[in-house]
Amino acid sequence: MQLESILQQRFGYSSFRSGQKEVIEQILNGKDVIALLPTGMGKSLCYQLPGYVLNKTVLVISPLLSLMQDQVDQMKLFGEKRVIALNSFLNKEEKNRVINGLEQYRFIFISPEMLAQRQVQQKLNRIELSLIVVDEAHCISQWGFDFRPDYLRIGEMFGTSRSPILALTATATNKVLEDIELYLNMKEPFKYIHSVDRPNIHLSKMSFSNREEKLEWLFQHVSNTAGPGIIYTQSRSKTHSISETLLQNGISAASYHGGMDLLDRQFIQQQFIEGTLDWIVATNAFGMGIHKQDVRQIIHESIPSNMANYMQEIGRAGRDGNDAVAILLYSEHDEELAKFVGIDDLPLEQHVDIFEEYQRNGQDATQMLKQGEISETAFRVLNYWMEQKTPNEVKTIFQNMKIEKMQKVEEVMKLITSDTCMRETLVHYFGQTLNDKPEQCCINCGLDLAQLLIAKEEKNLSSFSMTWQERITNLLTKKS
DNA sequence: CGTGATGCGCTTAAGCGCATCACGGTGCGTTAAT
Repeated sequence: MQLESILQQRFGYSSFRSGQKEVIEQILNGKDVIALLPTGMGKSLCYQLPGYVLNKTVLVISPLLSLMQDQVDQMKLFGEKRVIALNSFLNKEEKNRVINGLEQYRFIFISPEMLAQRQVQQKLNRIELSLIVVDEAHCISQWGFDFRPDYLRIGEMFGTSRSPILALTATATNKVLEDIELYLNMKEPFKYIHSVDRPNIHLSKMSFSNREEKLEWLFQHVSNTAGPGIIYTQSRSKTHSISETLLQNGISAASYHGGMDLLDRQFIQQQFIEGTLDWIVATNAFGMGIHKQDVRQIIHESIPSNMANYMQEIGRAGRDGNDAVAILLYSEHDEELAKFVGIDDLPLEQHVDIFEEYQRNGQDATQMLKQGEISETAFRVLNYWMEQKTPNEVKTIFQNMKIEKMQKVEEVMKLITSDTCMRETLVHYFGQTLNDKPEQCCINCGLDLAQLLIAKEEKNLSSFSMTWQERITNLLTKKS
């Protein structure tokens, strides 16, 4: 077959992984495609290969600058020179130069915000695209409505006779799939839906009556069992306090959150990936685009704000296919903070009124921002919805968002309090059915955690002998 | 909405009881003030 020979020649693989060929064939037939593929199943091949077959520019819309940078570096490493990330890392001159010569690139990575700029759109409309890719497409639904509204504008950016769109994601509920289809203006897309279940991730949970007991258990647990692992917590300050306590107890740990310096974040991430750092204590900022194979534990010190986040976060464990555990910790009233944080930054009814007032007087509504009446995020979100709907409709939309966010926390609470199989609950939440349960399924199915976890000393010994072997190998290769 | 830190007033002047207050996630791009 022709596709196989391109796969062999260009990428050096002898066969496709499940889903890849179906997805690529549909793209080559000119169809829109939504592909739900687990991480590590070769999503990027699904657009790289068509890029070479169709021989025109591929546009990849990506949520994070660091993610774009990684992918560009990766492709350059494999010999592709005609690849660029069009984002704010470029200065004004560089940006203009790139935009003016846009057609010379085979792969262009871009953020939704940059894509929304008129200058960029005008240029893009004049060049021929073979394919439009939306990477991490669940962001449309996860971030579009109340955080990064430009995610909802992607569909508008391209005319009616546009190139096919490929939406890629690892976790999407039926509602998220609907949102993707709707906001990307897709026409009867082909859907490739892989199971979201990850049988080698074993699920557990524990409840405590107060925070101290919970933290005490956490510190005991991390002292006695081996990483590498990620501890997810609710606030930036908690990432620091927990990692400091771990450090004081001689455990290799560092904190990570969105308010930290970009270089610090990259440094910590790098150390974790290389294996010189055992534990990361993080907010939900940590994880997207982290390709670490051997994460053994995911511990939620605080309740995740919804099931989708929980699924994505535990999904960072066990990419190598070996056993990993996810432990969800809960102490009374934890859900209150999750609810508060979720709705805290949504625009209020009074903001809608003020915005309308400015508009009616023919004034620039951005004055709200300058006068500190509203946060930057809330203003951008408000601005989007005021373009789309009437003020009363906008008020209803925000009211419904609040209710929805609280309900989503309650759904996680059900996972915490219920006796039914955690894996089944999760898989059902994503609109799928669970065919096989692993032997060590979840705590409600009689999981033996101790058997799955490696004691800390054991791990240290093996890692010591590993580094010793590596040293010898290094010595030998240097001498020869 | 709940938590934890801080502060105040009271009083077998060192520590208790209670009130008050600050704080709380996710990222893009651009720009103003040093």
